[in-house]
Amino acid sequence: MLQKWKASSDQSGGPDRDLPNSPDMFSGNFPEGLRVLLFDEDRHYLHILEKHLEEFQYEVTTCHEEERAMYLLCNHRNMFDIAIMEAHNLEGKIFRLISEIGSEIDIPIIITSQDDSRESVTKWMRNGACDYLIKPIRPEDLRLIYKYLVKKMELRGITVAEEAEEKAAAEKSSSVGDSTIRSPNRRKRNMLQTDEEDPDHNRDSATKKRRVVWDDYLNGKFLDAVNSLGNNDVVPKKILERMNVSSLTRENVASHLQRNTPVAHHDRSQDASRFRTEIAKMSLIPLTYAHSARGPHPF
DNA sequence: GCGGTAATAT
DNA sequence: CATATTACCG
Repeated sequence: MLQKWKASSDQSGGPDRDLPNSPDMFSGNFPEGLRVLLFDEDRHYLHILEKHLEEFQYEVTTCHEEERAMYLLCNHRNMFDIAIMEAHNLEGKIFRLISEIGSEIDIPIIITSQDDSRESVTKWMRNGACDYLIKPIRPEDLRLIYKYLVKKMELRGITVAEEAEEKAAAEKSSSVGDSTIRSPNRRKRNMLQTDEEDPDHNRDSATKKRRVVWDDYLNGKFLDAVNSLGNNDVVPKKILERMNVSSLTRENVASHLQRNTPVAHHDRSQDASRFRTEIAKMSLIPLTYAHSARGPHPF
């Protein structure tokens, strides 16, 4: 029954938007870049919520189809850090999904609903939801969703920036309205001495790049892009454009392309590029990429 | 700057 | 191992 979503090759109408890349670790400046799966059947509302989440520097993947949401949730792999799901249909599939295999989904799931009945709230909270937000949702509530991940983070040995907590506490009461984006980097000045800021070594570890995980989904998009391009346009830049996945860099694509492109030694004097792409198209790793489901690297 | 390749790093 | 980065070259 769940199998239905688990292995589906996902041809059912694409996502509303692109999936974020698939990092395997939180970044140094924690709340930023949090990968949020956002589901709501109301496209308009979906967009509103998305905007807010993005203002908080979260990486949002929207979805307005239940089936798709289920699929993404099941194939969470390392796609998302947290999910915000609309509980439109009180006794719908999502509830069954979460209550049945909720334990297999290792990311916090926040339920949103207009139903403010105690029964509904209770039911969800008892069956796996980590929180329940009643619509209309306050931006501030979206802003603080990262709180469900601090423990997990610290288990990974990452220190949560104090600022995050400070900010959360400081702005508790008022106006978050729409633009409450604070600069992620701030420091306490104690070293007065000729104000040396060390502009050089300011490696705050805040700018860590996340490793892209080429899972079925991304690889699928990659393949689609490659196959949809003319044989002479199978180059990183165009593939990237066609994939249309923000947060993917040209280098990411180039690396992936290279990795999956056998080298044609000799005889590449003339139309080398065409030859290469021809090979690429035939030997790129197909969607069956889901072998070793191992954890992140120790790096 | 971009693309391809190989080597090397993480 | 998978992915990123760098050096070199056209």
